Amino acid sequence: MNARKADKTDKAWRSVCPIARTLELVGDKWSLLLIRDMRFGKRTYGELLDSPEGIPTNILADRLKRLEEAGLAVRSEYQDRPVRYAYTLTEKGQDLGNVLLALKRWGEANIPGSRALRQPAAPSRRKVSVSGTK
Amino acid sequence: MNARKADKTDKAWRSVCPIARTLELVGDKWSLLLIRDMRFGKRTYGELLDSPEGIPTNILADRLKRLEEAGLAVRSEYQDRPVRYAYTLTEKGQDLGNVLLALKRWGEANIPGSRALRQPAAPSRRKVSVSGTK
DNA sequence: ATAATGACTTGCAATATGCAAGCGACTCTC
DNA sequence: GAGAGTCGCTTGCATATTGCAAGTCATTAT
Repeated sequence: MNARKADKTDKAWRSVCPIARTLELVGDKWSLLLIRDMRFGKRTYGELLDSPEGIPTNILADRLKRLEEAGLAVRSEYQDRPVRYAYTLTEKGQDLGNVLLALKRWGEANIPGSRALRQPAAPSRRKVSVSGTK
Repeated sequence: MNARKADKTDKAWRSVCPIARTLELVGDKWSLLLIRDMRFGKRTYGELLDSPEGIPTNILADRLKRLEEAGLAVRSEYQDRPVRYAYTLTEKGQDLGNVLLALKRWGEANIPGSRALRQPAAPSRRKVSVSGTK
């Protein structure tokens, strides 16, 4: 059963610290990786599923829901005939790019073997994204 | 009787992406908060236990162990008579300040109600500061 | 009609987290 | 020198979150 208590009245944050609050939103095992992928141009459920880290399908569905609820991403039908959906970052979501950048820099500097290939691309519309770093 | 069971020395990272690798290290629910606290000058087990988020004792012990193993923090006896330990960040750990800063800024800008409270009571006057909030 | 695809759900494991106690080494009273 | 207190943990379970495999549903393609 779905035990989510995402009720509006549920305001029991761990604290008022902006770091803690931000982590409550995206501080799980997958959210930031999804945001990374979206910044790289991945847009559909299938594309997002495809990353090398191998996110489970149920988690992907759940995270997308949460990101949407948090206003970090939006889901839209981008095609009608076979109905297909695209997830894209809102400005708020895009702004997490700074967090990603900091994480990436730290990793490159401190984790031997980790290797970034490219910088996250700006929201380019039609282009199949480069696989930056995955 | 299971084939393909990896042992503890298994180094199968999720991917080679520096973001993913960094998150494997500190991307859990507590690590970054501990690093935040250490940057604020908290040093002992008891002090770290005291943050408003309320980390459980077993998790704290475990995270400190992990941070040490990862080379982000060190444990040292800072007193002998009643033997007492202090945890402090290594340079590597300190460098995560940029990640914290990015998280903090995002939170302040995007999460109404989150609020940094004061400047770090840092043991040294350093340049990058993660201003306080807890 | 059958197969395929995209976007998910559902049902359980397997892990990770959370809570309350307890434990050992001291030390500090009395 | 017998408690009582403090610090730094550990241990034993609950509960929650994740992970894996499979199944569903609406369409579409063959």
